[in-house]
Amino acid sequence: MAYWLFKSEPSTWSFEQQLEAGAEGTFWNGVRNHLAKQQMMAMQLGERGFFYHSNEEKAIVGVVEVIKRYYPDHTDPSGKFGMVDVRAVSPLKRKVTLADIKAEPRLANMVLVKNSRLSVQPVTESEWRIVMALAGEAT
DNA sequence: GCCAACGTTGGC
DNA sequence: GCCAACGTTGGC
Repeated sequence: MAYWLFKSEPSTWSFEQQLEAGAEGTFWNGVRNHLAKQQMMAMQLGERGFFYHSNEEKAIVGVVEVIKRYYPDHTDPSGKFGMVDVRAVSPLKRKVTLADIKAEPRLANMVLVKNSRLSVQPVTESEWRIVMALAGEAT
């Protein structure tokens, strides 16, 4: 069971909108980066990821679940990229900001810190637990 | 196949 | 709003 992090600008697609999409979820389209694509190709049904708001907020705000495995992204004219479907699981009790993450030495190797530009990232199990603890959530 | 130029992203 | 980091493009 692997863990992930999905990054989005809230002005483009926010966790609130993801919540409104409900149990059916939505497709995570628009990824045009091969490293991010590789992450999505590795995702299995039921795996969970953090939902991170970049730019304006810079915080992990919620948890999503993969509900459809990698398939072609119809919005990609080149046909090279695909996407997965995700649904919102729940918002975090407490948002975990980028500053919180940088202040936690055990999270110094998170991809979010090391390569903040990658839009879909892998998260290790220990990173997942630490962030969930910071958010006041049980794991 | 190299690399300079350019565009985009995202933290500050 | 600036700029560093990174990915992509295109000329050679």
